[in-house]
Amino acid sequence: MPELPEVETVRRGLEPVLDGHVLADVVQRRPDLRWPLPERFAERLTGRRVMRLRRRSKWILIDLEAGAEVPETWMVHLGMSGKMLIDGAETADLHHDRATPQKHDHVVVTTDAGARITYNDARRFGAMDLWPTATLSEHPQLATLGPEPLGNDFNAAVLEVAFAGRMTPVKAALLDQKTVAGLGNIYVCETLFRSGIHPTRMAGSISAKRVAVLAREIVATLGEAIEAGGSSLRDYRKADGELGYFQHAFKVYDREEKPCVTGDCVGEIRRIVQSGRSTFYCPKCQR
DNA sequence: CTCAGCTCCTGCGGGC
DNA sequence: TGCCCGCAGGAGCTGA
Repeated sequence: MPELPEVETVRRGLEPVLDGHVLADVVQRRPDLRWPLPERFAERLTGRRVMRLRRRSKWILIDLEAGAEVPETWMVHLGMSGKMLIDGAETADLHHDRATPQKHDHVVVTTDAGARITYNDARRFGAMDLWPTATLSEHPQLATLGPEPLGNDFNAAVLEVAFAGRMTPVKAALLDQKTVAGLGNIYVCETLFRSGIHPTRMAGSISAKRVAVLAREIVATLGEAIEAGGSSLRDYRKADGELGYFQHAFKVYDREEKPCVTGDCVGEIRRIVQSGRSTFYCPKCQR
C-alpha cells in the first residue's frame, strides 16, 4: 500500500507516541517478515529510548539511544500491506483494541507511557532491521536509493541526468528507486498525468523542458498528498487507530474507463500493463 | 550494465 | 453460498 506520503503520514502518527519514550516491552510473534528479523530483535529493542523518528524513501527510521551497544536505528518498511496500529492508555476510547493479538500482528511494542504499537502485515512484504545509526546510509537497502524527492538533492537537472540514455519507459524509470526514492505505482501514474507525459515514452527521450515539469509535479503531488495525510491524521482516532490510510482523490489511478478530469478533455482513462503492473493514463492529455 | 519477467505472501472482489 | 481467478499501493532476483 504505502508510498512516500503514506509512510510519512505513519511516521508523523508514530512520533507523539514514540518520540522520547522508552520501548518498555517488545513482542516478536514470528521469526521473519520479508526477511528474517535480526538476531535477538525484541531483546535488543527492549528498554531503549527513542531519540528521533526519520524517514528515508519508504523506510521509517527510528533512532534509539545506545543501550549496552552503540546507538542503533530500528528500520521499518511497510511493504504492500504493512500497517501500524496504535492503542493503549491514551486511546482507550478506541473500539480498535489489540489487547489480544489479531491475525498477522507480527510485532507489538508497548512504551513506558502504556501506548501499544502493533505492526500488522498480511502479505509480509514488509521488513524490519536494526542497524548502527552512524552508518545507516551504508545499509544495503538504503545505499542504492536515489535522491529524496522532497529533499534538497532533487531537482529538474538531477532528474534529467537520471533519465539520460535510459531506454526504458518513463513509468518504469520512475518506479526504480534509484532514479527517485519513494514513488510507487499510484504516484508515478499521477505525476505523469499531471505532467502530460505518456507512460510508455522512453525516459531518455523526454525534453529537458518536460523533465523539468515532471520534477516539479513530483514535488507538488507528494507534498499535497502528505498534506492530505496530515489532515486525516488529526482525527485518526475517530477511525480505528490505523495510521497512514487516508482518502485521497486520484486523477487517473484506478479510474479505468472513467472520464478524464482535465477541463475540456473528452477522453477516458485507459489502463495498460507495464512490467507486470497497471498503468493508468489519459491517452489525450499524455503524449 | 540494463531491462523485462517472475517471485514472495495473503486477502478481496467479481464472475460463474 | 462457494469456488476460482485476477489483482493488489514493493522490490529483489534471475537470465537474456
